[in-house]
Amino acid sequence: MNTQTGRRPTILDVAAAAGVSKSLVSLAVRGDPGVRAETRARILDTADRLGYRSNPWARSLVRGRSQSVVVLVDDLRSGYHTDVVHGVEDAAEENGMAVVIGDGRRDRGALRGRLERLMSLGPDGIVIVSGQADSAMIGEFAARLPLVVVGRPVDLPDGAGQVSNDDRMGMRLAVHHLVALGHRRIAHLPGSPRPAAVARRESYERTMAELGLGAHVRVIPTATELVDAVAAGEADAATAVCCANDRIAVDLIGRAVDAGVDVPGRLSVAGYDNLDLAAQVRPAITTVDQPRRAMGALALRQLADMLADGETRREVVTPTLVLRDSTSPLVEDPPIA
Amino acid sequence: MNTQTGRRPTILDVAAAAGVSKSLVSLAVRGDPGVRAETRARILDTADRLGYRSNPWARSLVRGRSQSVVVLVDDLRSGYHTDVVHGVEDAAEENGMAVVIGDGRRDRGALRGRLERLMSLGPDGIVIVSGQADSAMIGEFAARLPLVVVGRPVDLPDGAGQVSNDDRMGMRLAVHHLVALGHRRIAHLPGSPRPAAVARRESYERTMAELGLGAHVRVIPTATELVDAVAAGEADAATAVCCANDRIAVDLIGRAVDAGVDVPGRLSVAGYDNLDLAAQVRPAITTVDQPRRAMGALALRQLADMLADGETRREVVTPTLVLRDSTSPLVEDPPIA
DNA sequence: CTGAAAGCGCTTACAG
DNA sequence: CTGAAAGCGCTTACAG
Repeated sequence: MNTQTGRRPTILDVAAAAGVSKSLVSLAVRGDPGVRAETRARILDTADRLGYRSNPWARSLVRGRSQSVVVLVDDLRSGYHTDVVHGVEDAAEENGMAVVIGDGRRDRGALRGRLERLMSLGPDGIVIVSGQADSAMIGEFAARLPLVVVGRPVDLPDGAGQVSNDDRMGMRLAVHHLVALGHRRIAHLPGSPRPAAVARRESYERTMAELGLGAHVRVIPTATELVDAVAAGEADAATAVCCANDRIAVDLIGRAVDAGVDVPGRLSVAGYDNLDLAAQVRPAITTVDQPRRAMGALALRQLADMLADGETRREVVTPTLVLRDSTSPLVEDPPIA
Repeated sequence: MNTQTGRRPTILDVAAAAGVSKSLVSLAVRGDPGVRAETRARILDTADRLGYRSNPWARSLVRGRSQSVVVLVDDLRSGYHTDVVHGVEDAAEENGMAVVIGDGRRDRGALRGRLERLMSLGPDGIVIVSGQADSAMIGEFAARLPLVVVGRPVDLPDGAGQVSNDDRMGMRLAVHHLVALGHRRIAHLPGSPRPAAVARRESYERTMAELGLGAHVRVIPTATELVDAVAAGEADAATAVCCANDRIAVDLIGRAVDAGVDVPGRLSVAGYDNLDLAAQVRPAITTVDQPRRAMGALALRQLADMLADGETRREVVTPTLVLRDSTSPLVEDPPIA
């Protein structure tokens, strides 16, 4: 039961009660400078007394703008996505815009369905934070509304803006760190076939080659396989791993513990993404951090710019390495590479 | 750059192109049965060809409804909240409604600010999933729109609906489980002073008393204190703990590991809420599960009913115990209670 | 500074 | 089955 007595007051009711025209009420409530101070005060008072609230639909209808954007994420549960969303929200607040969050639930169909539903709210633009979204879908929605992608899809269609992290640089940081600790037999646990994961794997391979460690390149498909080799004490088993992302690193560490393989004692593990989880598990995971909130804020500002002048950009931000407890100096004598 | 050439087509453009009146187009696109099949087909074809999409603002303005609801959560990162949101979304989909998610970021001010912003979208109703929201705030918004609270705030104002889990029953399940495993010195790690946490603590105390274990009731404020006592081998140290929620359980287990206290060997730990995290950590945590999606769905259906007939309900759902690895039978001889 | 008027794009009776 | 008209609540020129 809401206590609205009859219908909500409109601009007309306020005008009548304040003894002015409705146009003047409109100007006053929007803070237009062309209204005498005392008149404005009287009108605002009346509006307050009547409990007047501007009708958003009427406003949007006549302005052709809703002052809102949709931010669509792959998975709400992921701290990664949530941080980006917070960056978008903070920048939106500065722009006086509302942000509507949509959750793709890690499912392409759900992602699309959700966006379609949210389009019915009449947003002014779209931010997509998802590796799930294919470029056809992105292109289709970019044709309807200004759109910015946070991340790195295969081939971003023209007309879509972009904010991404430098995956190549990030993985280099991880590999360099492990090498600096004395490791040579550094394996890689790859992620999905998505672009970010592919870029990270390629960077791993390239960086190893650059460091003269090409012979030690091992892309190992499953954590089990890797852990088994280490547990069995195989001569060429890896002493360190860089994972495509933190989830994989967490899973790996779990399996290592189960198999009695000490991390980082016998196996140093580096992650990527700096999820909350990476700091929560034991040992806390050394990982690559993307400036997620900054990425979200950049995305929203780019969207605002697109709304103003239609300009599209591709922005790249630089990741950093976060040192924690899952990596340590090599203890055994490694065979010289 | 979006490829809209000039302005978007309206119902009038479709009407002209199809050679009918605009009212007929309106009826046809909404699937009104009073339009001859072939006419409808022609109109729909034309609409498609022109890329016509109904303007949501105009529709909402004239209908006085937006077919959308806001669901406001305390913390998006929490799997608990996310599951409730998914329940709301699924039920909303059945009702042809869009759901707009707002994130309170575990901060009362942020929660309120976000809701206020999202009100500018003109939602038809509000679902609040938050212990943060005080009853004044709930009352205020419930006076503006139909509102349902998921959870259990102190004194829910009239006019707000409610869906909650039976915290009393849930904590009973946990305590009974530990007692069945042979534990007697069962401590409790309390949560915040929020209602759900208080109800759980009280249920712990009451259940212990019912089982004749009143003498063993120990509400211990910090995990450190508890772990220290166990590590020091104090004679009356707890052999089991039921925590007010999973976060506390995770923290406790982390500290226990750090202090060399084996879980569940020397200390059985039960959580509450069944967060994703509870299954991910080692040992996986025995916990109490709330039927979160069901709660979300109930909330939305109640909202839909309120929209239809203004009826408000208080619904209570029953939690269940999920057995995992953090609890085990008592090994030492316990002093008989 | 202030008011009368048109119009945003739709839906809803109301006549035919 | 179909069309002409009013109206949802606002904003925006346009006159005064």
